Amino acid sequence: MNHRRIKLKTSDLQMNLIEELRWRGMIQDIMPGTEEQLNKEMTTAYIGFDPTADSLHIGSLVPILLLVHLQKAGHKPIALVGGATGLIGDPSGKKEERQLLTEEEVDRNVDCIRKQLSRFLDFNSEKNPAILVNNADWFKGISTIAFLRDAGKYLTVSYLLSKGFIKDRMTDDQEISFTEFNYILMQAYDFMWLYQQYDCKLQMGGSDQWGNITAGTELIRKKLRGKGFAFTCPLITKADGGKFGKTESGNVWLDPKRTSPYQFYQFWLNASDEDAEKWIRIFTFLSKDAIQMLMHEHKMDASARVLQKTLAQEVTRFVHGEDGLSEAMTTTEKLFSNQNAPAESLSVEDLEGMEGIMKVDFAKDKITAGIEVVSLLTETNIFPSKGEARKMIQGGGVSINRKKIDNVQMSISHSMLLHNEYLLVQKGKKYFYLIRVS
RNA sequence: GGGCAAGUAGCCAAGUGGCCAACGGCAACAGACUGUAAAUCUGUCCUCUUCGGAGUUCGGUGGUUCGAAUCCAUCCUUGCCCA
Repeated sequence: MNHRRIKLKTSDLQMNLIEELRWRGMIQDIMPGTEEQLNKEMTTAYIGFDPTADSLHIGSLVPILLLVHLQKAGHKPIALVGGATGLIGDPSGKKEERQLLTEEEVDRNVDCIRKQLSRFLDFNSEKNPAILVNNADWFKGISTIAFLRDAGKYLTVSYLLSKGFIKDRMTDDQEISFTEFNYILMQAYDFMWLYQQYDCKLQMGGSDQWGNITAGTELIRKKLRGKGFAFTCPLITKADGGKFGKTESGNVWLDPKRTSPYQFYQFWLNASDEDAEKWIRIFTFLSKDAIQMLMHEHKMDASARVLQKTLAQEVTRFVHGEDGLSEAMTTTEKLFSNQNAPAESLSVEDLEGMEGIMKVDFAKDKITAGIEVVSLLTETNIFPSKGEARKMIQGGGVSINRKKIDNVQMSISHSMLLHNEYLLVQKGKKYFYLIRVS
């Protein structure tokens, strides 16, 4: 007991990482000895990111945050981009065999993801600078024979078969190709390689990675007689059981070209109370005290939505920076505060300054000639067909210039244009479009 | 190889010659209520539409019939049982 207490004390100086992550609800599985290792010395740790798309989405935010927490706690983070493993495809958690990506696609994705990742970590720290690696760099140079001898020899088939996700894929109605079956070996090899090159002793990841990660520690143990450590964080869920990170318009991406800072901000702002309480601990760096205060404040007056607002601000700032955040908040302010104010009160600057909402151009003569709402909404691609536009209008789901459209046959005239140039279309409560007529 | 059962919209699941674009549930979207929340209630939910309709669906292909998701043949797929 005494022994332990002394250790805790030293760790307090460097902010015991595991305890920190525990109260934030970011630890699912942890290998025995991991906490002790982190308290003992500056430890190098890595997380892998799959180049399955040319941008990370908010699902990847959690692993990124793990690396940032790690670095803040004085350890050394390695972000690995899977340029090699991306060509194979991780079967974990996947119900079906994946479509292979081409080399060009993977290369492109790797580039994009490297750029994104590099924004979140500190590469210039004197003590513990982050490192960014691509496993294609070492896999390129390995022959099949070397790989089979170095990695394959140490892990038995029955060991691999016992992995949950492989078992799942070997049931009656599914199958797994030899290619995907090998993925786990590659990831294990990554860990071993980093262990040797960078003295990287710890691998982290989402809980779906546990099997892949422990295969790595197993390989390190068997081949190098070394000791690797691991912990994973739970997969993020929504209280209502829906998929995290999805909106009506699809995935929420970190790339501002795919998901504008405004849309990003809105995603977090719309979190339910229950989710916001969980997420604010996971996705922000606010201290325990600060969060408890916010929770208290939220209980006093839930309608102020302090939790959601803080969450949205913190995460948007983290991902899109101060500029992205103020852009998002400005647009939000214009669209949502003062809902009762007539749209006419919005200035040209207000309208033009709404960064992040969908903007469409439309020909002026068509308006001058008079056009039905339904046609306008279809031709601007706000709705895919007249039928849908009509249905939504009939259901009371469309407003133009903040006035609900109640007549399907209504036609748009020149006099409706704000500043002779704009129409502000609202689909549902939360989706805005700015039509610029010229 | 032999026997039995089943394949219906994003998913689950009714329907067993016309009343079927197909009951119901989930998911999704919208409205009301709220707090740009949750819960609840209401509407929409194959596609297009001048809202009158029009077109394409019920594993695939052929057939019977005035008419088929529904009957027949055949093929494919899946599950269960026997070998």
